[in-house]
Amino acid sequence: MTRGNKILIADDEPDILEIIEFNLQAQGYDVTTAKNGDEAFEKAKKVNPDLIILDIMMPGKNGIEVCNLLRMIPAFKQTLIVFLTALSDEQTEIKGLETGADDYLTKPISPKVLVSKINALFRRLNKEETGIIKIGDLQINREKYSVTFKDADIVLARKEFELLSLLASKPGKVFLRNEILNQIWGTEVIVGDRTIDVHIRKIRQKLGIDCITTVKGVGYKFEM
Amino acid sequence: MTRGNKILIADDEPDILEIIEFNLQAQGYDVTTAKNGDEAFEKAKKVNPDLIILDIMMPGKNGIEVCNLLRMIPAFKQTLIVFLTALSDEQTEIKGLETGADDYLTKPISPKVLVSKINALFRRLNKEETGIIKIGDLQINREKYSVTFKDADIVLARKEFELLSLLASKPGKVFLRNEILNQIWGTEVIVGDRTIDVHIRKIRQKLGIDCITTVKGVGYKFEM
DNA sequence: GCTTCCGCTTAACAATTTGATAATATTATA
DNA sequence: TATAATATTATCAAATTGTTAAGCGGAAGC
Repeated sequence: MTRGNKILIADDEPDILEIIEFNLQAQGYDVTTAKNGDEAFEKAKKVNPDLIILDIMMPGKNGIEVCNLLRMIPAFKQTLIVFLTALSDEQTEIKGLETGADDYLTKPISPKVLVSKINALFRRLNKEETGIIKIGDLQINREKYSVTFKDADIVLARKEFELLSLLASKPGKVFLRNEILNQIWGTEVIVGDRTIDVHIRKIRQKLGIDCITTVKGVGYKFEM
Repeated sequence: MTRGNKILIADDEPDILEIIEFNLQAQGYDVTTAKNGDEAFEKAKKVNPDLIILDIMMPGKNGIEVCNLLRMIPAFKQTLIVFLTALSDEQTEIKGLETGADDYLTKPISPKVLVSKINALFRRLNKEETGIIKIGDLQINREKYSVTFKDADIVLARKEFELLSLLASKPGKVFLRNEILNQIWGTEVIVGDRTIDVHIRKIRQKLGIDCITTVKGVGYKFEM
């Protein structure tokens, strides 16, 4: 399985760090490690991981402190944070969860269970672990930049592909025009309103099926 | 904080059932209990809970079986399911998570920790699910900009959708005309009084049921 | 260096939908 | 019943999107 999900692990015990790193890498995750709280905080800001595993007892800042600091930064409001600790201390556990962690793992924990829990967390977060979107007869491969419909290849230009890819990433969800502009063109570039329409039209034309619905005054959504 | 969320607990030990029920009710949750797997399955279908806590070792169907059965039903695809068990057996844990449970709690667990974890789960859920309003057979999905009534899609224009969405956000509450104007048109735009009526009419017409009540001289309220 | 092709954007116009209002009918309640 | 409030209906202007063709600029090929 190929996942592009980035995970940051922070623990002061090198052995544990290594074991976890190995197991998660084996699952296809992109793993970064940190040996203490401060390093964890810095690396988190740098690599912007999707999931952060924090040991609670660490030199420097402890896990809860790091979590608190991260949660103050808007970019980390949505990031999954999991605590890892040898303490079975009840109060600490509660404190951790109230702080805004998404889960809590107690050492000793077997690698298998850990990996299993991590997978489950990601499954909840985004069902898009694979980079391959499959909806009915439509298949979108983000890595290969390819789209197939009923075994026929469909050639889309870059912008078209990104647009379809975005819409199909959350079938049913209405993407506001602003959302689309920000996601695909970024906040700096400014393009006219008709630009989106024209790309939408081309996608509809090339796909041959009507799977993009217009929600007037709001945006577009993908639906089979 | 967390009011109105329905939780179903299934465990064959009456003591545990009672303790958990008491603690979750104290948090404001709406709790239903079941003494075995079969009862859990039936009650789940009946009350349609937001979270289901399943003991794994139960007479009748065990927790994993119940989970599998529920996941086959569309209505339970999104429901949070948590396993609860005395087993610290690693294989079972993994099996549970792969089955599609959202978390896994090991007995003995203190009520405080349990409540804490449940709260965290709901926090996570609410982060992802942006505003789905369910009232009886009516379902309003703000993300999808869709309205369904008894499995039938209802297409509403933007203003209509926002108006219905507003009224349905607090069933029973009477919204003053001024309140409605401020919420939907903003304080800057000024529209005539009949405008609201016309939109209300269109909603009533499209829904086919009379769920918007006029409170003469005051405003409108949503009621099933 | 020149030409051709291709993707992206835009302008211009057509088509469509929406929302607001006026005019009229109906209802609730003092 | 009188009267104010709301319901209904039709209509029109405005907002929004669809469509087409054309222009621009970079990349590939000659």
